[in-house]
Amino acid sequence: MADEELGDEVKVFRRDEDADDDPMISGETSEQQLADDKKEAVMEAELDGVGQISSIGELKASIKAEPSPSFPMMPGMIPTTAPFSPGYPLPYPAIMMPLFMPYGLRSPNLMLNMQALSPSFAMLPHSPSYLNMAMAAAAKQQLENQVPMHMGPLNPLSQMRMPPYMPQGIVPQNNDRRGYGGGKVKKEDHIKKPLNAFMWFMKENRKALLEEIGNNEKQSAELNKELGKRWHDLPKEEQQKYFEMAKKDRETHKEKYPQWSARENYAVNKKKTKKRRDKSVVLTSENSDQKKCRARFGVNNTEMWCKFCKRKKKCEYATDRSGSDMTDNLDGRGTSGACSSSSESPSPSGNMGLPSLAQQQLRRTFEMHALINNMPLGSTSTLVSSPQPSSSAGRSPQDTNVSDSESDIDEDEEIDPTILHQTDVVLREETMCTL
DNA sequence: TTGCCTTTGAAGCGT
DNA sequence: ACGCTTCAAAGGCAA
Repeated sequence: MADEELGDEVKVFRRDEDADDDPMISGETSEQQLADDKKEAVMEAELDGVGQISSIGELKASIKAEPSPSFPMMPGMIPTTAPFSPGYPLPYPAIMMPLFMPYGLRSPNLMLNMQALSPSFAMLPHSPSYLNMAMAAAAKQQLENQVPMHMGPLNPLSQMRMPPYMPQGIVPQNNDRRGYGGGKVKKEDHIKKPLNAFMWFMKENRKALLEEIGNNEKQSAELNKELGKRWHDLPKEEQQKYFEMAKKDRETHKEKYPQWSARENYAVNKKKTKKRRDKSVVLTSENSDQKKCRARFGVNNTEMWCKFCKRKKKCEYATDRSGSDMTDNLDGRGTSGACSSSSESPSPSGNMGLPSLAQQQLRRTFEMHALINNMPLGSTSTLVSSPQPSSSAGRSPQDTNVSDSESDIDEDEEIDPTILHQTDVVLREETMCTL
């Protein structure tokens, strides 16, 4: 039986690779082939969606509500809990799923739906159950040898590595072969990070908190805020319990996927990341605009504009002061919150030649003084940093110029005590936030 | 359909 | 070593 199925398996792979081009394949007109094609067509129709075939749609709707009890749950198909999770169901059957399963098939929901959709599905060569049986030996071998998920099983006949199984009926219609050879990888299709202690805490307490609050309409984000507070209030011993859960999860995760790195998931939410960065860029740009004399003093107060703005040139303030967030604090419109730890805030640590907090405050004092007295920032403009790269982690080498130019401060310049007091209020707030 | 929000912690990466 | 960024869960909401 096993040999027969595995032979079939090889045929499926071959057809997937070059079904249309291979004359040997296209020349096959055996009855078995026709029967297989029919099965594939049926399954494709079932998978392709509800609206296309009404009976299938109705079937899907009815079965979704109550999965077919007659469908035999094959051993190793969908475990209710994963062995490595400390008593908690995992969102994916990480252990029991054959490692060489295509990403599109690893979703337990998809597999359950596929089974529920059609009882005959389980009997098709493409069915996960069928695959589990047919490729059990290869899966076992792959599990034991820790073959990476993106690699296919070892062909028991040729002893050559096969591509990950990608049956024709499962391939996305847009040729988007997720998880194999590029393409968009769905969130649920990749190996997820093990949960940290707080995540386990949230998982355990979210429902209880919801019931406790008795407000199911409460936004998840707000709920998480509350959970964050409770996490802080949690005794160390209680927290330790979750830290151990997280540790255990990490260890098991590492055992199961020794080659996996968190880096692999970085591209999964690439869009989101890009948007966030774009947002930050936009904010910076907005703030920069606000610092222009036109926006700062108004169109009618051209006498207050810097000489460059008066000549309709690039604003001196906007170009030179982009590294400072002082005005954001002044008008109460922080770039990303007054106490934000974003990259746009000055780093409290004085490493990499950055000015100390006190030095930065002093610099801002001078800037403030010049600003309020409508003084050109000729001397102070050299004190401030270059615009920061919006997306880089850490600081650019340009920032070291800040400390280099500290000596440019005119220490003999007198500062109005009243102005100093005003700035002190601002700086105190900043300091509190920074600390 | 997809990203955002919001939390904390772990991991990766750049300096 | 340090700081920044991303992702993990959750589900309502907005675009």
